[in-house]
Amino acid sequence: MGKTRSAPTLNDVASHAGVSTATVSRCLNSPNQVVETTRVRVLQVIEELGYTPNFAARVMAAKRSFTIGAIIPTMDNAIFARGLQAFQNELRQNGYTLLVSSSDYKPEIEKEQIRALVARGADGLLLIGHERENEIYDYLKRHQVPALVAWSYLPDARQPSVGFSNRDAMFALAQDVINTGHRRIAMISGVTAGNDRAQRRVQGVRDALQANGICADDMRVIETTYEIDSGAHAFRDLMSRTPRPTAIICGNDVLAVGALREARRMDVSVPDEVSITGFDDIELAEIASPALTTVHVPHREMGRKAAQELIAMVNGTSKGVSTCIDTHIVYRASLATPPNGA
Amino acid sequence: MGKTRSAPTLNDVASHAGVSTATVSRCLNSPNQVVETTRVRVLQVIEELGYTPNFAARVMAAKRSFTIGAIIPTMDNAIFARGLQAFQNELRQNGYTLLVSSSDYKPEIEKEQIRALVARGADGLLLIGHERENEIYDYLKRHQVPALVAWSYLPDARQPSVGFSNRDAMFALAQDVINTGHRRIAMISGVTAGNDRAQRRVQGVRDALQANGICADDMRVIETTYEIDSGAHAFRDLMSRTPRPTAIICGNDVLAVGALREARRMDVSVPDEVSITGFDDIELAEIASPALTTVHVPHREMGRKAAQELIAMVNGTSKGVSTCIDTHIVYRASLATPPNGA
DNA sequence: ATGAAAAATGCAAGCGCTTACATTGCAAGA
DNA sequence: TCTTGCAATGTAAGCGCTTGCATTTTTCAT
Repeated sequence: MGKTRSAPTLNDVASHAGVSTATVSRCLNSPNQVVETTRVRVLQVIEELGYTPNFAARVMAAKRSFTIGAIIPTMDNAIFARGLQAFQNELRQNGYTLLVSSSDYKPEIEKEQIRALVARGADGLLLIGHERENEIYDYLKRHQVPALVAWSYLPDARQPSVGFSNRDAMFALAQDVINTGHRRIAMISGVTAGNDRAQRRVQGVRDALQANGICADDMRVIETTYEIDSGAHAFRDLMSRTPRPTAIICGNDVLAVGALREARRMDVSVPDEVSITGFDDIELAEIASPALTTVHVPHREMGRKAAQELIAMVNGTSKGVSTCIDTHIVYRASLATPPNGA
Repeated sequence: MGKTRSAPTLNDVASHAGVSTATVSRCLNSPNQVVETTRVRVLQVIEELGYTPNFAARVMAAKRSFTIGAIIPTMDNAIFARGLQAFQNELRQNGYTLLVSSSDYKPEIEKEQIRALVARGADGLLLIGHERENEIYDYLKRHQVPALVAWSYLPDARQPSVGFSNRDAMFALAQDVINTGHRRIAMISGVTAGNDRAQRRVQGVRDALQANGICADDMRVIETTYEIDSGAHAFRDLMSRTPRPTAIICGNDVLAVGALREARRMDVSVPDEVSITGFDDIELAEIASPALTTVHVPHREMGRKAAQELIAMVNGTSKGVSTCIDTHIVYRASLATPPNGA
């Protein structure tokens, strides 16, 4: 072990095995091009030396990295975890490696991460949501790196996407809330600036109100970051108004759980005094008490399909086809008819 | 836009600016070595051309990537999210980029990911827990890639670590459970094979029992994966025995939350009939109902310190110093005195 | 003005790998 | 036995960048 001072290179392997570097390279990349006897010998030397190919060199020479990059807004909660895990599994099965970084919902950081990943030779990129500077898309195009958008479905967008209609999903949920009897509806939304998913979710609620003859302009909407504390804070804010809303639709489960927590602290009963809904159906939604009525997003399916499509794009098999995933509403205890006389 | 068919290189910039590639390179890497007038001109050309340095090439030439890799067991729940976020922030502030991948708690995958990250030129690695094949450590040594272990503190281990004593933290919690009056204590642990954190947590409980004259061998321990459903399943199993335990200590919050969920389904009151405790103090712990008594791990602090130490190691400033982070117990509703007559 | 030291820039050798093309070896048909 | 043709291997030219060293330009004390 460790006869040499530093890591062995292709060259070392070649000379130890008495062949040329080309042959060693071929043993690794297209084994059937080299006759068995030499292949065995070479592989043995590789084993002995503990040789691992240098990726940077390989990428540079081959201009192909079998690496896919993904930039997600945050790792801080589970929103993207499940889908990403499925994405990674599918990639692995096809010989790709996933590199993840998070942008903390900041466009500049996202931009920087995109560049970092491209510069690192990512063959393709998974991006969350459509909205970002055109410059970025130009950059990607220039570098000929295909990008697929997930967590959103917009058939006419510049980039192909695999996701769901945030607007329609939220519309359906809001319709249900209305059907349950609610009229005074408020909303706790994620920050909409630079976040098309959040924007469309708000739009979905607005459209549903409108469609039911409720004036959407009156709806109180609080925008805040996707954190439990933020949701809690927004809830208190909303409930301090008179008249109180009878239902609060939250931009995602994290916000809803925050609202739930604050309700408990304020001793406001859910759903007796106020109904609360979420979005995503992450584990939290079922654990929360009362459990959350929410929009179920098939994250694993989305992750898997995104991987398949992106691989096809990287291979040149596909020019980028958008896919819409169906969501559905999960009914749990947090939604009920509004209190009497409300 | 897009005059050239493909991405511009250093060479393109150099010729457009009428300087040598060396000068362009220096503009980027050590700006003070080049006089302002040329620097401005070069930067302008870079801007015009939309040039981004090719990372693979840079890594290869400089043998330094300013990239740190981290392999975590899972992204599927929040256990590692917070600490990792802090880790990344600290890295960013020091000009490093973080690359993350997850091993799904599988040693072979972890090994593969380690190689992938090293081959990609990671300057340093963050690993979770100490236990892994020596071969991996040899490989890392050979490639001269410093590695720091987190989420565990073991001063005498081969690798330096920044973390906490899983054994001591769990010992303290178990002691509290005992002080609260419990004698029939059971445990739901994560899979201990290849997971030293899980092993030591079990050990902590055993030691506490022993220290209080309770026979540790009698303790029922169920090992299972760190998933909510697994925790639920284990809980049902444990509660089907006679006599039932009065307290169930869980290997982490995820398992505890699963137990809580199952308790609700089985209509077993927590903490009246049985107390449940967790470990980690992730958001889930506070949201759960009843809220979890658990061991609070200062994840952010750990992440930050790990980043600082790892950077120092990469710079050669430090040979690798281990740091122990203090944990403390957070008392919430899920722990109470055992039922009368128990 | 002048030479020496300092500052700015250029030259060119790699970094470790892939791959087009050239060469060699060998089986098999003539 | 001698081509012919293909399979196996070797040769060497990059891939885009950094950096030690050489060269040119500037600065400044004399």
